[in-house]
Parts: sequence; C-alpha cells; structure tokens
Amino acid sequence: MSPLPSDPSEHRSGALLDHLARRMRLRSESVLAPLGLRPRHLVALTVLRDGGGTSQQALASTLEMDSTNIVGLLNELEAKHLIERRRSPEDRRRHVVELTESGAKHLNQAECALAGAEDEVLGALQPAERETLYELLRRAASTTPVVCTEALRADVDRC
Amino acid sequence: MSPLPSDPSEHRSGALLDHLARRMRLRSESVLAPLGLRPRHLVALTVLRDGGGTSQQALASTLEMDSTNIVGLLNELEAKHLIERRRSPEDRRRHVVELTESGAKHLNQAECALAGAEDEVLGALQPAERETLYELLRRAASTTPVVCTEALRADVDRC
DNA sequence: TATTGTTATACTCTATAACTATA
DNA sequence: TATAGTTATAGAGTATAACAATA
Repeated sequence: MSPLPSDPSEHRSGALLDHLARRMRLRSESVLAPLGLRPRHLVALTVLRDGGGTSQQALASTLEMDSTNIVGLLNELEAKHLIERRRSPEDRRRHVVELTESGAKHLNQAECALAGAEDEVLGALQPAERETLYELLRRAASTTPVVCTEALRADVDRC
Repeated sequence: MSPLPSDPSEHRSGALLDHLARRMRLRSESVLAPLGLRPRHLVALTVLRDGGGTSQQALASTLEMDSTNIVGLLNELEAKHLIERRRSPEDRRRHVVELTESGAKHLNQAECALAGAEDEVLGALQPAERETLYELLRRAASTTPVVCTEALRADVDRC
C-alpha cells in the first residue's frame, strides 16, 4: 500500500513529495537531535552557506517562510554561534546574516550524519538513480516560483 | 540563492525534498481550500484509493502518522462523506476505512486542480524530466522503510 | 494481557497584528 | 510613508497518556 495515483496519465508528484519529505524529516529529527539541531535549522544553514550573507527578508523569501519565524530560527542559531548577525553599513535597518566557521563545520557534520537517514528513505533507489533524483530536485529548487494564489484558485473551476 | 550543498560529492537530497515539499504544500493549500480540503486530506484519500479498505492502524503506519491524528483526519473526511468506516466482521475492534464514490470523484477533481500548482513548483523541469522525477519518487515511496532510530542516532558518531 | 480506536491535553510550528528603528 | 526587524499572540499540526471495547 502506497500513495500512488491510480491513473498513470495523471502522475501528480505533490502527494509523493509530501510523503517522502515527511519520512525524511521524521528520521532527520532523530539524527539531528544529538547535535541540538532540527531539520529547519539545517535548511537555513544550507541556504546561508550557498547564498552567502543575506538579509533576513531575503532569507524569508527564499525559504518561503514568514519573516517573524525567521527571527526565532536565527535567534536559536545565533545562540549556538552557528550564524552571525551584523548591521548592514549601507542600510542600518538590515541585518546581514552569515554562517560562522563553527556553523559551516556543524553543517558538514550534520550532513554526514544524515546520510544514514537518506539511505533508509531512498533505499529503493540505486546510487545512479539517487543522483538523478538529486539533480532533478536541485534544478526544480533553484528557481523561485512566482506566487500567484488567485490564478491557482481559478484552476479548480476547470475540473 | 537556493539550498544546495556546496560539495558535489555529498548530494544530500533531504533539504531539497523538504524545501520543494514545502513549496508544493503552500500552493496546494490555496488550490484545495475552495474544495474544503487540505494537503493532508489528499494524501490520505490517495492512499485509500490505491490501498483499498484498510484499518486505521495500517493507515497510520503507511502515513507514518500517530494513530490519534488519524482519528481526527478521518472524522473530517467522514463528515464530508468522502470515506466510510465499517466495523470489520472478522475483528470487531477494527474499522475498515474505504473511499466512497463521492470521495473518489472529489479526489480526481482535486488532483486535476493541483496540476497548476505542480506546474509552478516544477516549472524548471521539462515534461520528460517530470515523468522521471515522478517515477523515482513513486519507487522510493513504494517501500516502507524500517524505522530504527537508535541505529540512526549512532551515525552521528562517525562524523 | 494485548490490540484497536478514542478522548483529553500539552507541545511545537506557523501566521497575523502591532510595535521600534531606520530610510 | 515605506521598509527591516522584533514581539506578542492565536491558530493549526502533532505527540503523549489514559480510557473503552474487543480479542
């Protein structure tokens, strides 16, 4: 029993994505707990490593999270000295958020620890297939889709 | 800026899965709201369509959700007459949960409506690539991974 | 005694609104 | 007036514990 659409012509990936992400998250929580981190922390650290110093608003936009939740998230990471907040010299309203050296180290350690969780969740796929999956996910995630709720709502009328 | 590991040899898909699933979920909520459904409902309906009549415990195991949350979820779906609960004749403790005709119809309608959301989130991929992605996700989801928290926790020591 | 389902409850995650400071 | 960040708070999602019915 698994969440697959019965009509092969449909092939909606949404439910599958949701399901696998949940499985991965449940296992990641166990793996990251000893490090004092949660999956959400890891996503933020990853973005900061690859995106460099950005404002909190830019971070909120990238993660599609409410900026109020970014505050608490960064507070926790800052308390662990994994990130740093500096006032931007150009615009003193902005906080430039950057990964610390310790943050980068902890991120690498966490990613290594997560290999086991991923092996478990993606165990049905061979290494080459996992690589393909990674590449597809990476490309899909690299674009920031335009949010247009009204247009999406209208879609339901077609059905 | 996007959540990609910087070291190509790592290729951890966990954060990417989390990120894309979140994007999909945010859009799905908008699409499903007019139908009175939420993403979680759709996952359950999909499993029921493909898995046939199962007990609530089996459903909890498949979805890796706590069984107490299954109760509320099914209550909502039953109130909308999208699923039915029947006492199992063999074991009167069990509730056999099945999709109603109306439930199957609403599920198809919802999946059709979700096409727009998926187009938005997976817009960077071509149709053939989306098909590949779907197939990989489907195969990964079709196995129920063994939950072994202790073994996972031990992984962190390697890093 | 063990299992299925349920209720009650607490805890976490997330979003909305109002506030401060800078522009 | 508008923007970046923060705080307070309410809502949804989830898990833990105790219970009822059945095996």
